[in-house]
Amino acid sequence: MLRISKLTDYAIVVMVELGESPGAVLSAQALAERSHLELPTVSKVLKLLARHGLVRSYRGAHGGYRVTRPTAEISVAEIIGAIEGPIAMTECSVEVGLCSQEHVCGLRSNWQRISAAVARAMEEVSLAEMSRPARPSEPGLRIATLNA
Amino acid sequence: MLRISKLTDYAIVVMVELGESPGAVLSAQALAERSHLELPTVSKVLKLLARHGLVRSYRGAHGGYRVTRPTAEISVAEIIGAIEGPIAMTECSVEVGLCSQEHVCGLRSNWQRISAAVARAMEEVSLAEMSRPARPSEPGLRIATLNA
DNA sequence: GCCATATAGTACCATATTAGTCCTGTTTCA
DNA sequence: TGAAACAGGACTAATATGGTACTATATGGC
Repeated sequence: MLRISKLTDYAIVVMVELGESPGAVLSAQALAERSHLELPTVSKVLKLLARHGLVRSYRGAHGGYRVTRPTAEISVAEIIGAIEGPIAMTECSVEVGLCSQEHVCGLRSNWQRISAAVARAMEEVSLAEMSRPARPSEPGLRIATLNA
Repeated sequence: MLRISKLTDYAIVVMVELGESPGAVLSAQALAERSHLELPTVSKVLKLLARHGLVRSYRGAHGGYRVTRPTAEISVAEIIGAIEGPIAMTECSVEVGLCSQEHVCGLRSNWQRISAAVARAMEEVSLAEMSRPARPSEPGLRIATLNA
């Protein structure tokens, strides 16, 4: 568990696909075919990505989408953020007052710190890196913890 | 988003509470009161934790639960794992064959690497650390990424 | 100017997951 | 032997998610 949502998953796939042709304007239809996903789903994802400025949309005939930045400058965190909102492991990591137990719990500061660390990790993974398989030889991601 | 489930959240709270009295055997009822949670919920969580060996249960009158190890030796990852199963950001990070798009996707190796990194981070946060508020001065968690 | 194409926004429904509760059975202690 | 307490599983209700559809708006070509 600790899953990203399916929509987010699709968003990454679509962004990878878009990133393959940085200059071209691709329609939602074309992207759906290339991604092996349904058009309405791809469409929904693209709207969210456009609203957050990760892709630029072109309306009308011959319209479509293209990435606004080189894939090396787009992070996985941004894509997750566009679809799901802020990366936070618990309600209370987002902001104060969201959890009714806040005054008796005391875990908030730790959850905030953990969430921030995970967010930072996702920020350091670019779309360009996602586009090519991780080599087995490559050292894995390392996440420094509370004491680091 | 990227949330842990509420049940997992409760599990951490309950474990923190149990960890405060390492020797004592506390009933689900007592833990529910101390945690400000409902008994059935606390009960459910404790059963899962017991099944995974994180707490030892004692049945019968004066029964209850106690932690099986010092809190410094119990990781947040273990608790998440007990309630939610393996830490994985996507279906495909768990094992091959879970995602129908596997042969056309190519993102699997990267998701596995990212999931592993997040899991490792959670393994490095102990219940003892969760029990006391993170000091603001404390450097945050850092998660090294694909290139690190 | 008009029509075809394509995205924007929103609202909706169906389904899956999660949370929460309850019941029945078993164990232990007094 | 009875009360206290956990084990396991089944069930219900609430929520979240995924997926779809509809209307409006913009663009480009004939």
